[in-house]
Amino acid sequence: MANKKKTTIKDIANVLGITPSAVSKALNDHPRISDKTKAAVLQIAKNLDYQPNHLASALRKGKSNLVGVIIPKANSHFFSSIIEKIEDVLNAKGYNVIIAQSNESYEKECKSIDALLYTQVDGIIASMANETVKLDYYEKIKSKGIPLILFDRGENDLNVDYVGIDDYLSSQMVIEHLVAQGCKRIAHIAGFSHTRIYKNRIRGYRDALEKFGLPIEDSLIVESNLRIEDGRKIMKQLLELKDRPDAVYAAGDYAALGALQIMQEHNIDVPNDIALVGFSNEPFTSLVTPSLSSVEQHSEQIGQIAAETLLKRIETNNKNVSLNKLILQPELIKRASSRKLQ
Amino acid sequence: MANKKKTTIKDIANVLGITPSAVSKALNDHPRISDKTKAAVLQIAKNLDYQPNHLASALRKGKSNLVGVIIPKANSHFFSSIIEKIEDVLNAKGYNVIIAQSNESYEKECKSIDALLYTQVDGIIASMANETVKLDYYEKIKSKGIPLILFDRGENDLNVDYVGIDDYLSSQMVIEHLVAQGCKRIAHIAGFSHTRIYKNRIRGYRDALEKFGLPIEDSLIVESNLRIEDGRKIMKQLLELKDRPDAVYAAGDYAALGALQIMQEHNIDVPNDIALVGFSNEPFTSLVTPSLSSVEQHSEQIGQIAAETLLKRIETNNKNVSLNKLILQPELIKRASSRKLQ
DNA sequence: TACATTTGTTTCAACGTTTGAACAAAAATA
DNA sequence: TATTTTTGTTCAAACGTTGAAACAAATGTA
Repeated sequence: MANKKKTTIKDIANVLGITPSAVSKALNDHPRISDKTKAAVLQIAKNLDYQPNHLASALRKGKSNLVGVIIPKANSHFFSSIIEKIEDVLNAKGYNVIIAQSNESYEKECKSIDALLYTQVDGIIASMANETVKLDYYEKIKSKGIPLILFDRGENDLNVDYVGIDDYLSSQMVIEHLVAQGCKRIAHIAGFSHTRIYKNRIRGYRDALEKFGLPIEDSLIVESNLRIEDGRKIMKQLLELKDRPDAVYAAGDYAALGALQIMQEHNIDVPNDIALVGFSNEPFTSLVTPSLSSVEQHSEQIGQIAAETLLKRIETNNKNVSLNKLILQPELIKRASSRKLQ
Repeated sequence: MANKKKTTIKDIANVLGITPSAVSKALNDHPRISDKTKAAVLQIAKNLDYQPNHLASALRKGKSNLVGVIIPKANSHFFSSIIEKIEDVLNAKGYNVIIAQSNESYEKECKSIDALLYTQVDGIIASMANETVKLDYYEKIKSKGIPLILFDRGENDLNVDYVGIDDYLSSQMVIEHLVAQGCKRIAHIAGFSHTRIYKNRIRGYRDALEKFGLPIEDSLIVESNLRIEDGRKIMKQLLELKDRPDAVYAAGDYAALGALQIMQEHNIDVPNDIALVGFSNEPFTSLVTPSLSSVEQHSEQIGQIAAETLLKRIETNNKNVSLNKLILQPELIKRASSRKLQ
C-alpha cells in the first residue's frame, strides 16, 4: 500500500560496486560495457524490480517518447480503428500514444493542443474538428518544430504531411453508381464546405452530375454536421420539395442513417423510390435494413501511414524529408440501399 | 522549421536579473514573492513565449500529472462517453489522460499496463478485457502504490475502488418487463460468466426467472463475446431449438443487433413472435427497426465518479480513504423490440 | 622494450525545475 | 534605540538518467 521507494540505477550500482553511469550504459547495451557487467546489471535489475524512470531519461534526452493524437470523436469505427493502428505502429517503436478528443469543438481542440505541447509530446497526429477554421493552434505546433501529421480532415494551407482518401473521386464513384441504377435527381447531404474533404466531396458530386448531364440544384445540396439528427432534418426538407430526389448521397453514414429513418417513417421504399448511399462504411451500415451502401476509407491504412510518416519525421528531426501528401483510393461498397436493379 | 531552443526559467531569470528559483516561485504563485516580481516574470514569460518543461517538473516533483485509462475498445458510445467525462474532470485539475485500448486481449492489456507504468502515470482507471482472468498485472499496479480505479468490468478480488451499475438488478428489471409483456420462455445471450458483471447478469436472470416460475434451461443461456457475429450465431442456434424462446435478453447491444438481424432474415416478428432486449443503450438501439429496448448504464456518471475517486486517491496519496464501491442504478429503456401490448 | 590501440570503467556536468534553508533588508514591536 | 518579525530573495541540492571526456588497464603492434 505504502509507496515503497523505487529502485534506481544508483541502487543497482551500489549493489555491484560500480558507478550509475556504467549501469546506465549496461542497460542501454552500450558496446564498451563488458558482457559480464551487462549480465550482472540485468540480473540485479530484475532482482530489485528496477523500472527505468522515463521522466528522467526523457528530460535528459529531450525526448518524451509520447505522441499525441487528436481526433474529433473516438466513437466511430473509422477513428477508433485508425487509433488502434497508430498505437500498434508507435508502440512497437517504443512510443506511447495520448489520445485527445476534440468533440468537434475548436475550443476543446486548442486546449488539447496546449495540453499535448505541455506534455512535451514528440509529435502530433491530428484530424481537425468540424468547427475548426482558424489554424493558429496548428501553426503553433509547427512553430515549435514538433512534427505534425494530419489525416482525413486536413488543411492544405498548413503545409504539413497528410494522409487521406481521394474525396473527389469518392463522389464520382458514388454518382456513377447511382446513375447506373437509373437515378436522375440525386441530392447530397453534405458536410460543411469550409472543410476540405467535404468541399472535395461536393466538387466531385457536382462535376459528376454535370458529366452525366443531370440537374445541379442548390435545394438538393445541404451542408451540416452530418450527425443523425442532421440527416433526419435534411431528409425531411428534401421530402418536402415539390420535385423529390430519387437518390440521396450523404457525406457521412450517420447522416445517411438519419435520412433512412425518415424515409422509413414516410413509408418510402429504399432503394426503389429513393436510393441512398453513405460515407465511411461504419459497421452499422451492413446491419440496418436495408443495408447501407457506403464508401470505405481504408482506415487501418490511414492509421498505419500516418504513424509511419510521423516516425520518419521524428527520426529525421523533422528536416530533410519532403512534404508527404498521401491520397488513398476509396472503395464503394454497394449494398441494398442503392441497388435498384436486382 | 528548425527546433529553436526553448525558453527556460533561466532565460527569464537572466532578463530580470533574478535567480531561476525566484522565477519558479513567481510562476507558482509562491506567497513570499512580491507582486511586482510576479508581474514582471509573467510579462517576460509571455514575451519569450515560455512553456514550462513538464518533464523537469514532473521529475523533480515525482508526479507526472498523467493518468492512464484502459478500456476494451473506444468504439462504443458507452466507453467513449465515459472517457470524455473522465477527460473533462481530470483536465480541469491539470491532469492529462492517456488512453489505451486492450481490444479485449489480455496480452495487449498487460502491455498497456506496462507502458502506463513506464510513463509514470499518477493513476490508472481501467475496465478489464473480456479475456482477462489473471489479475497479476493489476496486482502489479497496486504493488507499486499507484492508485487504481476499476469501472464496469471489475473484479472484487482486487480490492480496489469500483464504479459500475447493479447488473443483477438490471437483469431483474429486464425479465420483469418481459414477463409483463407476456413472455414465458426467455433466452439469455450472455457474456462470459468468468467476468463479474456478466456473471451477475446471469444470476439476476436466473433468479428472476425462478421468481416468476419460468423454466430455466441451459439451452437458453449461451455465453459469448457479445459481438454482432456472436449474436447472429447464437440466435440461429436458438431458432433451431424445437421449443423456441418467445423472448431474448442479450447482455450487450451488439449481440442483440445480431440476433435481430437473424430474426428478420427468418421473417420473425419482433416483438410479437420473439421480444428482444439489449444492454448498454448504444445510440444505434433507437435507430434500428424495430427500435431496441436496452439497459442504460449512465456512462457519464460512471466516468465522472471514476475520475473523482481517482483524484481523491491521488490527493490523499492513496491512503486513508476507505474502499469505495459505487453501484449505480440501471435504467431500462423500453422500446419497440419488447413492447408486445401496444 | 616502447608505443599505439582497444576495452571497460569512472568522472562530471547537464537536462529544467523545485524546495528547504539561509540570508539580508525592511517593517513592526518593545 | 534595540530587538523581533516579516518579506523578498538567493543558495544549493535534488529528482534519475545520460553521454562526452578522461582515465587506467589490457592487449596489440613495431
